[in-house]
Amino acid sequence: MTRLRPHEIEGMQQRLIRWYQKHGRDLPWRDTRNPYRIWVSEIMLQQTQVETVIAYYERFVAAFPSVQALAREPLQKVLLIWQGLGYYARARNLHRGARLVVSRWDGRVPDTQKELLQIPGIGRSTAGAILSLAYDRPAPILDGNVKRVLCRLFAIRRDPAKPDVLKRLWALSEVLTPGTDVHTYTQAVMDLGATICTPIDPRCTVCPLRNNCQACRRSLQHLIPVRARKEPTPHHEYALGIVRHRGRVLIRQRPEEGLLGGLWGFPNYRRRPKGTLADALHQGLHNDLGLAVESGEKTGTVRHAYTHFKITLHVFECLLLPENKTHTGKADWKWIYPSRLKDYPLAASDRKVMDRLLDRD
DNA sequence: AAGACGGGGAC
DNA sequence: GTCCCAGTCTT
Repeated sequence: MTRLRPHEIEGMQQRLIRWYQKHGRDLPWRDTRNPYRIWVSEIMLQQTQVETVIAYYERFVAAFPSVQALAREPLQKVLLIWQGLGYYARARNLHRGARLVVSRWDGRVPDTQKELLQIPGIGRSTAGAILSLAYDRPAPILDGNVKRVLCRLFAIRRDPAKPDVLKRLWALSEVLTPGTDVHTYTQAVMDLGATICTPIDPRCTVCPLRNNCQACRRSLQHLIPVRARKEPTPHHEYALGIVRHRGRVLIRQRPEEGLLGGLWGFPNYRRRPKGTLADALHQGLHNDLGLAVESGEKTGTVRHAYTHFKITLHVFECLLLPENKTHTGKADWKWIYPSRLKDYPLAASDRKVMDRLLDRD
């Protein structure tokens, strides 16, 4: 383990803070110490880059200005704001978390790690961010930016995802976190990772920590952090049905847990090996709703990439045969007018279908 | 310990 | 098109 002397640590903290005061970014969640707003921003930033988050954050806190406001709204309304941001479990957890904060802590976001960790969606790093940014408590964080900064500072040439490496990184983050002005320090180290100590082509010549950085001194910055080789992503094909009845279109809600949980979309079914797209659609709608359709004209395809696989959606305009009864009898299936689709949270792939291929009359 | 979980930006 | 990002929860 690298030895760090107290005066070295203090020097790094001071250089970082001074750098931040001059070069730090002005972001919408940085003009507040409101723990609820910090919480919202940190959850959004967990998976997503700053540029993408900004507009979502603004809309979210405008729609739900407080923990209480968020807690009293239905999940569907939260997902409507969140749609397109991805990792929807974050939105479900945030919503559940708001209700927990109202019921257990009378609407006050806790200021201890022990309590924060009881809130769904808040792990050690997010707890540290809330504690340091909102309450100025000396709690470390370890997000992707900080991992990269620390791996380079200490020339750690092993996969940061490995448990023992992670443990060491947490220890380093803790040692470097100051006892005072944690608020500024935490933002500074995140900003350093985002704007100087970037994944590709880090700007070491203007880095305030260049003299402390073992990777920079040994010209290893382009080799760190090491990344695990990733597997090729499988590709799946789906038949998607635009099923119409008296001017309305059929949509289905996904189960609350799992991929895209709670979101609505057009019915779609995976093509079986050796099966046809039309068969998949036929059988799927029959099994789910007892609906008999003739899959008519294929109107186009939509491609979409997820983390671990890719899909191609083949979109069919379906003819509903007259003998069908159209009462679904199920709460998770609905016939709606296309103009009302904007009231339902959709995944990005379904939004693409709607924008490109749904003929609205 | 390992896998699941989305979408978008850079090139 | 390909490669990249990333924290928490579940199993």
